[in-house]
Amino acid sequence: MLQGVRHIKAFVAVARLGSFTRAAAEVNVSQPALTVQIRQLEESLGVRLFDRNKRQVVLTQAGRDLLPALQRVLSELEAVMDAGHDLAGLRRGSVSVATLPSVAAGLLPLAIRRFAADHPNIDVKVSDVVAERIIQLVKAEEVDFGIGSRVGPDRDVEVIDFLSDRMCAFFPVDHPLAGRRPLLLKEVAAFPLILTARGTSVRSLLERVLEKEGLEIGLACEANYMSTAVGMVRAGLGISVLPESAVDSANCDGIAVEPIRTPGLVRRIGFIRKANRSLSPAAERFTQLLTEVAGLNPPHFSSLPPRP
Amino acid sequence: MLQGVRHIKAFVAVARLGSFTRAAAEVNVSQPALTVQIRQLEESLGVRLFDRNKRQVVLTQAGRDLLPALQRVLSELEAVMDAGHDLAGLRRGSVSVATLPSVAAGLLPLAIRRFAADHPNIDVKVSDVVAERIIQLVKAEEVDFGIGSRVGPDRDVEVIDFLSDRMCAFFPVDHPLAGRRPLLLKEVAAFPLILTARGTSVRSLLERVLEKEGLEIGLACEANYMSTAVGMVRAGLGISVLPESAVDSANCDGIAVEPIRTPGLVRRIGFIRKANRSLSPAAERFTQLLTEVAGLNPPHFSSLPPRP
DNA sequence: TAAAAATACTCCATAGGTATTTTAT
DNA sequence: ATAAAATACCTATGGAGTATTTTTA
Repeated sequence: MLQGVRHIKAFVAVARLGSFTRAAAEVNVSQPALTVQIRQLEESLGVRLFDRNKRQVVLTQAGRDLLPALQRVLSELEAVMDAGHDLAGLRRGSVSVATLPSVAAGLLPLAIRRFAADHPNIDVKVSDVVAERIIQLVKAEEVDFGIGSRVGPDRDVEVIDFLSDRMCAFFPVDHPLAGRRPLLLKEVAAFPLILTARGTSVRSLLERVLEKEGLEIGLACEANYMSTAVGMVRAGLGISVLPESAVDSANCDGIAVEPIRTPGLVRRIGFIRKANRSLSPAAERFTQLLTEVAGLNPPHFSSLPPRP
Repeated sequence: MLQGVRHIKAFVAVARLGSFTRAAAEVNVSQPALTVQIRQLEESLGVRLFDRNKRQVVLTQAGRDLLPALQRVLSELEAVMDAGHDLAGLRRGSVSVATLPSVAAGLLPLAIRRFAADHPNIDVKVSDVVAERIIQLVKAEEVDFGIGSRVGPDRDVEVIDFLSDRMCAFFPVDHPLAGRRPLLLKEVAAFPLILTARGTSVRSLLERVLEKEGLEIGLACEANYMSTAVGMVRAGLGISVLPESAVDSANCDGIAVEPIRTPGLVRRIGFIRKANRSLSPAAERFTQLLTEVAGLNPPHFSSLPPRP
């Protein structure tokens, strides 16, 4: 079968210009080369495409029959090439991210605004979901990548940390803890705590450190969402230990937020991507922007140097 | 831009089979060659199409985006190739002929029947028109070729004689001419004649010979169609001089038809094609069949050896 | 360790260019 | 005589193959 797109281009050019010489100039080959290309195309199709009578080149019936289809093939191919270049040049495509609600409320909008300004034709889809769901979505390739914290060692998934989210005590401004700095976990653990549900990354992190420190806590309440926990604090039900980024997604009026200095109380947040999968050019660019934004303007995060 | 259809085939094969090695076997190249083809395609598109992690090859997002379009390009190109081969192999196409009514009624149906049996998917369009109109249609390329007699020297048209149509006297069986053989023009011209209109090829031919022979005639009637003239003969209005093929298209009951032996009284009928234009494969084949039929089974024509 | 893709390198096919011939106007 | 396509011939590019290396499961 035919092996060259240039043959089709040559054909279309000759058909349009009615001349081998001019068509040759158009497709940037010599006239003899173009003569050969047309002959080869005719041979591979099995039909003569042009009647050449010096001084005029005219399509045969077969040529007229086949021209439109070949033109379409050519323009569709060009459309595909354009699509490829557009994807590469970030003029087309989409980015989908699954992210923790706190990031979705805090850092992400900044990155999206910048990204949208540079790449108006690429839209960004955000799924704000809990850490576990992020991993699921990444594994199922329903998102390009996730932003969250490592759940456990997982061979299907690759994590690149780029943010740290300090765990803080959230308490009413008139609480006895007010003004105590530096604040340590054992001081906070002395009060009944409002915590997120077991299985959330925040709760796991906290329990790990409590165990390491040999501390016991009293549980005042459990909530599924951080904003709920904050609401409980605001209502005076107790105090809570939550990541600093919670201030982005919850109403913290009348609440003091104080980092807990006990080592290990930092939630590491990173890009989560399916192992051995490349990101689309658009997603790649978006992650760059995210790290930039995290470095320049961390609302309630600290940026981490990228791991080597 | 991309120069090879094989690149697209390679891409589609790898996408389908999920393996360079197997795809290479499918498209009959070595694995390294296929690796190169994919790399070149990726370079010309500007995007990575596959993530290769030993033991599995997976489409990237861009690859998934572009695959359907490239598959379509490929299948359309294959459709064009098939169309070309079908045209060449006489499994597709059409033939349009403009022909004299006498040929349309006599020889042509035989050729069409044979042709249709061999090539059921090619239809034959017949325009039965007068000689002058045949030339018009051929010049305007509204038909593939014509069957008729040369009208005059014409640079745009090429004629290949393949039949001769003898001029005959048409007279009632009880007419004084009955039984006179060999019949000469001067004998016929002694009677008032029913002729076709001035400008028809038959009339021109006859007048040329009359002049050469120095004969005068008496005109009994003029008719536009040969069948009309025959009808007039049958009604006893006179006798007529018409080509032998007229018996195919007119009711000749009670009419004797006798060739006139005077030299020159032969209408040469040929293929009329636009100069410097090739015939479509189907039309080519049809003309072959016509000459064959003319040779084997000339109803009222004589076949001529093809001119060199 | 095995299996698959990537690399390195060589060679041949072929595409394209230059020069020339042919052909039709 | 001219202009355009076809032909002849040559060169160089690059495509494909073999052998090998790399990589990861």
